Amino acid sequence: MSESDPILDPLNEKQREAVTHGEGSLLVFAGAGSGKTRTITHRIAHLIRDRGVAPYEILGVTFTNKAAAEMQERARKLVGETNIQPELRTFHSFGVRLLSEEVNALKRERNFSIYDDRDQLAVLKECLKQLKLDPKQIKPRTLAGRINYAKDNLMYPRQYAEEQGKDADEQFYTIYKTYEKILLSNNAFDFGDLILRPVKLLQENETVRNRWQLRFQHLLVDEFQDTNPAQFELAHLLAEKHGNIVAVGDDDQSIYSWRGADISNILNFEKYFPNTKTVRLERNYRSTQPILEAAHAVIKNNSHRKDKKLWTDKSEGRKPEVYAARNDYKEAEYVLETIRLLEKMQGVSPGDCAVFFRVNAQTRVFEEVFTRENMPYVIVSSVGFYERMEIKDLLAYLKILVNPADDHSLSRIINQPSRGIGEKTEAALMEYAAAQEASGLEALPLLLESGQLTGRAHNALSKFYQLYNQLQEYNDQPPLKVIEKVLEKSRYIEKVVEKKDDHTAESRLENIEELKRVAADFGEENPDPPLADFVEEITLLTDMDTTETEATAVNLMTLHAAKGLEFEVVFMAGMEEGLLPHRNSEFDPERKEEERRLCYVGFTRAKKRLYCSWSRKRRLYGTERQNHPSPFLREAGLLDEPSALHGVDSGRRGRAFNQSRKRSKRKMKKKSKKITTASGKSNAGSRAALNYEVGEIIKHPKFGRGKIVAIQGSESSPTASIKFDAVGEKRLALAYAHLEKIS
DNA sequence: CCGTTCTGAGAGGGA
DNA sequence: CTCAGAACGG
Repeated sequence: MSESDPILDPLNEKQREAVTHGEGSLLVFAGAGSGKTRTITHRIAHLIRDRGVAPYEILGVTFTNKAAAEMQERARKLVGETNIQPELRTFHSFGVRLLSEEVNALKRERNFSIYDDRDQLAVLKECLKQLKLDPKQIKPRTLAGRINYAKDNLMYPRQYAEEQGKDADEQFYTIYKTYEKILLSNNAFDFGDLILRPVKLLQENETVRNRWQLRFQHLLVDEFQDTNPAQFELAHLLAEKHGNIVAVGDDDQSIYSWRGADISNILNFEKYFPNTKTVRLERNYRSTQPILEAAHAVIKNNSHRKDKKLWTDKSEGRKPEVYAARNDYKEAEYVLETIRLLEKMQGVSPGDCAVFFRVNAQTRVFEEVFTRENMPYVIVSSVGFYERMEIKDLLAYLKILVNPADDHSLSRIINQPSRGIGEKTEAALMEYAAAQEASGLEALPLLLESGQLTGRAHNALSKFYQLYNQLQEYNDQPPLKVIEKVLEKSRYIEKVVEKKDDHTAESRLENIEELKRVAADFGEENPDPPLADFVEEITLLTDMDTTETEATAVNLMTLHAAKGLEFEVVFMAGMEEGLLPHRNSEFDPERKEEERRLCYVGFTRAKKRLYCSWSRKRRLYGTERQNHPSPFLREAGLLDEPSALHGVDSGRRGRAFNQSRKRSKRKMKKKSKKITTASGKSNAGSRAALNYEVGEIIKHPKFGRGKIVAIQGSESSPTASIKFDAVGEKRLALAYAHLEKIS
């Protein structure tokens, strides 16, 4: 072996043990900051270089595209440039790949659409409509939860019905079946399908199973603690023949049970894969000793965990601080002031700091305070980029170009931007399509020819059909080009700009630009990029992939979003009983353990300093409530000292912040209300309604007698607020309200 | 058909 | 308190 080996030398003893493991199953408990990614990538490099494994025989599976890309990148550096790289994918993208290659064995066309959870909700609403059920009594959200649960646990409708037994679930069974039928007719899969279907296929079809079991001789699964039963089974099936599976994860960081993740997948791994070798990476390269101590003091209270303890040789460092704020504003001000202080005294940049929350709602106060005090911040992963209305609209356009059977995407944009195709017209089209057993787009020209339409509907639909045909011509162009054509031909941008309600139009345009940029990047990376691939990639992108932390601004994020990241300075905000642990987990010991893991994840993100804060009072859900400190603070050994030192709002702290706190400066929603009185009207001639004055008594055909209390609106369409004797105050457009003067 | 106002439910995390 | 969907006016 050469003197300096880039693959094996940088590893510690335990890491090397994992990396050089031979055949058979291996379980790696990789604690926070223990060099997990390094271990995985070096193992891949080692397999290729030293064990004669071909890159294409290696499959690595992760949860986010970002993690997959990072591994790809790092592995490439170690192995050197080769034409063939190992397959490093997310679970979902692997599922898509398998499904597209095996599409012949499925009831789908190759160009299937992928529905995310919002699409799923829309489909479920459609189900309820078809079955004539009331969405108020049966909530689509609940249904989505049950369907996802069923799919995560590998159950089709029938199996779910059997599993649950009882006739009580008859209704759900029917809905689930209908839902599946709609997906089928739209040539679409939902997220759950992307795992469930490959598993079923591998289980039921021997040829397919053999093919995939032979193809990948080595399987590595990252974040194994986050796998759900279906994902576990997928990994199990792929590794069944050769048994070469490496599962990497940390049970202490399992925080996705609500999404179906099953911590017992990692805890019981050895049961499913006999003769598993287990390696624990406990050496931490990230945090100081006092931080690790606090973290361990918390996590050791969990009963369902593998015993392990992180250690470091960085023995120096400060004990984490606790601050009890009088209210949530004081809490934000404390964080802000601490950051300012660190900046001044220690040269810490705001970008090195992160504030973690349990719930998104907490960010609001911080935004308000940070904005007021000019502290730069970014919210990491708030509302998903790809969930934005305009992005979903544009994607829907692309989806119908790729997959004309996609009625759901069609219905999303058939009148977006509005082009005179209303509910009725759309319903007529879909009915006609159903009668023809065709998709909406297939039925569209037939309906136009059938002569069944009224002039207006015919006109609107035929215009849309023209649009669709025009766009279809660009189908094989690069995605960026297609998007530009969609925007141009549909006049989407104009419509966005037209309704210039405050700043939303601006941010929409930005989002559209962002999507175009993504499309441009995609085009550069893929020389001849099929539109379908672009659509697939975007659909499978996650928030974690699109949002970046910021080097120059304080990073605000939820604890869930924090996993996998690290910061010099970490603030844990809202360390209160009821918030962390969240009150929904109060009565469930398992879920309470997960809250503890969340706390642990937060603590272990900190490299140098950790600050915890809580608020005695907090306005949440509209009401102000009193709080107690989180029990985790006590467990961490951070509450022991006399409260005089830590617990009291010293008053000195908030010096600069004592000015009156204005909550109202959010969104200036007021559209400058011009009070225009009737006397000011000169062009009133054409409009009979305009010569009214405030104070006049009038009569309305429906509401009866009323008094005009204000007149507002633009000159061309004035409106009046009228206080009616019978129905109270209403606002009516003077041009249309059939008012009669009676005074 | 479209836009605004009103109402009622929901507020945990996110691929 | 806030947002989504319903209801309603024009």
